[in-house]
Amino acid sequence: MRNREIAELLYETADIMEFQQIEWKPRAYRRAAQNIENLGEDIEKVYEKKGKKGLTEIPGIGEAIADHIAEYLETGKVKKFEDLKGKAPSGTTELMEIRGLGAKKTKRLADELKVKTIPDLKAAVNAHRIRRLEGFGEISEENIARSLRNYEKSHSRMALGKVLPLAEEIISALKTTLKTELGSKTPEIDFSKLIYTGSLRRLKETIGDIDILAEAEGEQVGKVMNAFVSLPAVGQVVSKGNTRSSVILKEGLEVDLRVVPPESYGAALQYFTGSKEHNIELRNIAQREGYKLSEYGLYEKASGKQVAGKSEEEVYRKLGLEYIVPELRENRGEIKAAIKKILPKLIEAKDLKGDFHLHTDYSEGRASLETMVKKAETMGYEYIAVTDHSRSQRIAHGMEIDTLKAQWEEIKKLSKRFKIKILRGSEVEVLKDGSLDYPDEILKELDIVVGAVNSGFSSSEREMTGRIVTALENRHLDILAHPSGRLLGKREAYAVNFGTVFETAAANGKVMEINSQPSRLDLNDELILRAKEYGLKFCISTDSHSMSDLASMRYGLGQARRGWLEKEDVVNTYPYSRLKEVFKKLRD
DNA sequence: GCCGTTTTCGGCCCGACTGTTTTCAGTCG
Repeated sequence: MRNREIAELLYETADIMEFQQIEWKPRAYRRAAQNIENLGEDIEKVYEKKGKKGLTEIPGIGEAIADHIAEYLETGKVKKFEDLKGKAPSGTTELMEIRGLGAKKTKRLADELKVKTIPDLKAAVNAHRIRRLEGFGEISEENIARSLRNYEKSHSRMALGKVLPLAEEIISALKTTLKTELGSKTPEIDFSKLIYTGSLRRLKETIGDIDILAEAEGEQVGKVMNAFVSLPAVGQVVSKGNTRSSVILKEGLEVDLRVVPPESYGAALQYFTGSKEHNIELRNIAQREGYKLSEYGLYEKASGKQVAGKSEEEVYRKLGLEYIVPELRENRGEIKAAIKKILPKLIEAKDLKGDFHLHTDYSEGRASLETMVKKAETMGYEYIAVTDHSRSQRIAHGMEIDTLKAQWEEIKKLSKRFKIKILRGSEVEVLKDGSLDYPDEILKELDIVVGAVNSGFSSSEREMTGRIVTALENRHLDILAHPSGRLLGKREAYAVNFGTVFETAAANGKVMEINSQPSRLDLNDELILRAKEYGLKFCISTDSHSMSDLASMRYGLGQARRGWLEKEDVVNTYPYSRLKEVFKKLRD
């Protein structure tokens, strides 16, 4: 799948064009890039099957860009882009990533100060050469210096599992401050409407910044803004106004707060939740229907009268759409489905009845079997599978057969004391040749076999596909754990043909895992969408290594919802009595 | 460069904030 690679190429080209003050084209290139990122199918395959015509069928791609993509796929480069790059000094696109520097200022820095790279910029700041440029000043120079420091600290997106708890802390701290400050005399601020929006609310796997929305009016606005910029976690105040303030946390993450009056709250929540692509589509519909949609509300174009804005539901309803939950708002077909009123009824947290992947201190877990069982029971689960590592995983204290049998004994004892159903499981290594890491007589004694690839990540696509296919054809395997092997921000997915994997899994009735560990989220939303087309079933598992990990279920759940999954698609929503429909050994 | 119930040319989201302006351009989301 080279979609991301091609999208990156187009984004970079757009940056260079922008730097050269070319108008409109950058927007067209970015739109094309975005659509390629969200395509859901392999663009290389599209080109192989339908040629250039197939490419132009993708929204945002016309004759010219289709030619460029075709050239890139055929030859590995695009002549026109190379020429373009030659004209722009290298390093300038990186400069444009510095907050406060756009195409125009970057161009002037390059032309007038010969500043073309990040080190150049640093030198210019230190020598106070920037403040002498017309249109720049002392404050601009200081801001650039700060942005530079922040850029070096963190300019990449952070994992959902890190940002979500952070956002919750900030909101809670903000509420506490406001409660103390406002006392009981001032009119109440509705704290239920102080929430995070943006990609965080859509539960995207990585988050660039935290967006917070609050509802307030009159003199309350200033109080909210003051409380926000004075939070202890704040490192730098970027801007502060009556509707928007922006800060950078001490650890480098940016947080934006927007404050709107009650009549606009729903429209603002909708607007700031995004995604951008979803909103553009929504605005187009509004236009067609004779409305204007902004963060302040939905207005009749002719009269300027507001017809919706208090709640998100109202906005969608007025536009003739079913309400769309945040996780679906990616312009991946949800708007069409909402018009036809055929949106899926997504799986919810309360539907989950168990967890099929957790570790104890028998292998690399940190808590005892009993602790994990106890915790799972208090969470209201009906069943859990204990899945410590198999023997070849020495690094993770993989279990020899004797130890595994000892664990079965303990499970037997605990089963008498706890109501929760404890399943004998194992995260069994899929070995290089595709065989499983325990002999058949052991595998058939296990209630659940979770197969996993934890080694040999650099194998060729053919080898890896063959290895996994062999495992999926093994009658003892039930679930394929973290099917892509990626670690967010650390390790790419291994090379594997997912089409073949999903097809084989479907043919053999295997379940695909959605691993909830914040660093994994594997399958991710895109692969979930693809896998679902093969008719596959899924399980959402935590892969817990400690008691607190059991709570990370919500991250996997978020990806499942982003992948349009309903309760019926996810087998750990089934009551225990139904699991034998899914897992062979529970039937035998 | 793309697109079309505003349709083959002429738009392309638009409002907030900042810094340097003396009325606005650049940037951001």
